[in-house]
Amino acid sequence: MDTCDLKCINGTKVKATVGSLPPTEDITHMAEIFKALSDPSRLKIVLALLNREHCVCDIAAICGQTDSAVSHQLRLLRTLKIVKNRRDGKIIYYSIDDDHVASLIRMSLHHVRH
Amino acid sequence: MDTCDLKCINGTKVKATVGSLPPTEDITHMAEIFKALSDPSRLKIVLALLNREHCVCDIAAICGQTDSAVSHQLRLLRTLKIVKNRRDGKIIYYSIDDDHVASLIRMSLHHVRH
DNA sequence: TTAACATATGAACAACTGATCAAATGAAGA
DNA sequence: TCTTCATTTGATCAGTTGTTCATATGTTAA
Repeated sequence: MDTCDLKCINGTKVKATVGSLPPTEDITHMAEIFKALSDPSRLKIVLALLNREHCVCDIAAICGQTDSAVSHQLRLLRTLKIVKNRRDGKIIYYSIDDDHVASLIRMSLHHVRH
Repeated sequence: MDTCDLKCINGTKVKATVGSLPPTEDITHMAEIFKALSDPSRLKIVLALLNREHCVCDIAAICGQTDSAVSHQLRLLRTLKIVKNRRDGKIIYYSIDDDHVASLIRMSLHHVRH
């Protein structure tokens, strides 16, 4: 089933590259991870947790955001299994849950600094 | 200058992590790159170009998008220096310009597949 | 139990994003 | 020149996103 018989410059090249693409679900999942890191304030939260675990209000202080805003972002990051949390009395500590994401960020950090 | 004398659980931890954070401009730049890869259709374009260079209408065929939509996305990717282009007569070939981004994507691809 | 505190939640809204369509370039051949 | 084709551009618009505010949980200590 060819969708591009009419306009395509080079059907052979097209087919080869189509064959080289990862499955759609993989692309979707990759995009999800990248999206989670695409907001500066959310990325800052993750970078902070890369240093060590922190409670919500400390993260808020570190990032200069509201407790509420941080809580919302943490929920998103937890849904994506990028961070996890543990409770200690009243306080809930968040930390990085996904080593892959951690090394992904470290790599991009290294690249940004050249 | 402390913004969190009142609520902070642990000022020492907070200061240590603040000190560990990369400069704001680095965080911003990282977020920009991640944002560029955070849209599935845009990520698909980059993945296609990871295989080889392609002209705009071939990319459109590969990704199942309009020429126009692809052109818009390519402009964004070019602005961020993720892709570059070369002209050959009427046809404009796009390819990956940033090796860092390429290895970033390959790494995340590897991780998604475990 | 009540008060105080840490965190979570839901609604609301402005800002942003990506797709679409029509129209404009700009290069090659007739 | 004129026509065709590949690509770009600008406007528009629906859908999404991140923040804010008010309120609700849930835990601890009194």
